Amino acid sequence: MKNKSSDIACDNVHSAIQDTLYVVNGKWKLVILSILVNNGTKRFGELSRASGISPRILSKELHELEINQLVSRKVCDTKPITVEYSSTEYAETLKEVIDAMIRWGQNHRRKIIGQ
Amino acid sequence: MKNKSSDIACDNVHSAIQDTLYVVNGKWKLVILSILVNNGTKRFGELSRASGISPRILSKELHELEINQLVSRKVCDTKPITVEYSSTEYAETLKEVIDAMIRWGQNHRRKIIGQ
DNA sequence: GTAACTACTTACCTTTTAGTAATTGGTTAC
DNA sequence: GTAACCAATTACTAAAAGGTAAGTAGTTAC
Repeated sequence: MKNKSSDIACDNVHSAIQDTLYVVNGKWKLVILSILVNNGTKRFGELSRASGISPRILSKELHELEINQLVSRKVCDTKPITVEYSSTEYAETLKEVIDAMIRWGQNHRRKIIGQ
Repeated sequence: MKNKSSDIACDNVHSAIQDTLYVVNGKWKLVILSILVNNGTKRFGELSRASGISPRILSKELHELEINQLVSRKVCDTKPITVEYSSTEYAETLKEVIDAMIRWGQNHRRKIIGQ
């Protein structure tokens, strides 16, 4: 029988990764967050155009991010009405993950092209 | 008209994240990699039991990781035959991403439970 | 009153993902 | 020869993800 404490540690790591994936799942959540974290507040339409995400998907993803307190929604009293989305303070804690993924993706592309 | 250089920068960031997601997509690839990176070489069956991934999925995921040079496969001349999977040197470059996700997941769990 | 702008929402469809269960193939022990 | 072990693979299915296109709703400008 194997070391039990390392099994527990392994399980914690396993769960931790799955927990993170559960919150930032899908093709778009990290892209949306990187835009909001790096470029600040965006309106719904701006975000749709900037990311290339269709309204249906964008709406769904923003809602899920809002539920997880990573994005906040503010209705502005403009004519016509506009809605501003911003990354929350809690989203800042994801910056480490986002930046690591950006760096890896950039490096990977260089590697692939170089081959 | 908006600043063109920042549009390009934004697009690079966008693509970089999607490139990374393309390589480590799905529920399991980062879990598999974290096991191999942290615990070293594992056999197919060990990996299946350690991760709780069924043979069909594990086989598919390992194959995709192998194609992307993140995992190496070694057939051992044992009786019965066994197959060892290891993370490659290139997989080490993903450690930053994996570790950031582990830390975030652990922190997030603490936050959720605390609420 | 009709066109335009914003921010969605709905209906519909296709593709992808992930899972179970059973099977294959090679080898060894009894 | 038959049971057992390992590493897959195949067939099948259910669920989720993601996309298009069109519609809704509130307001304003002409």
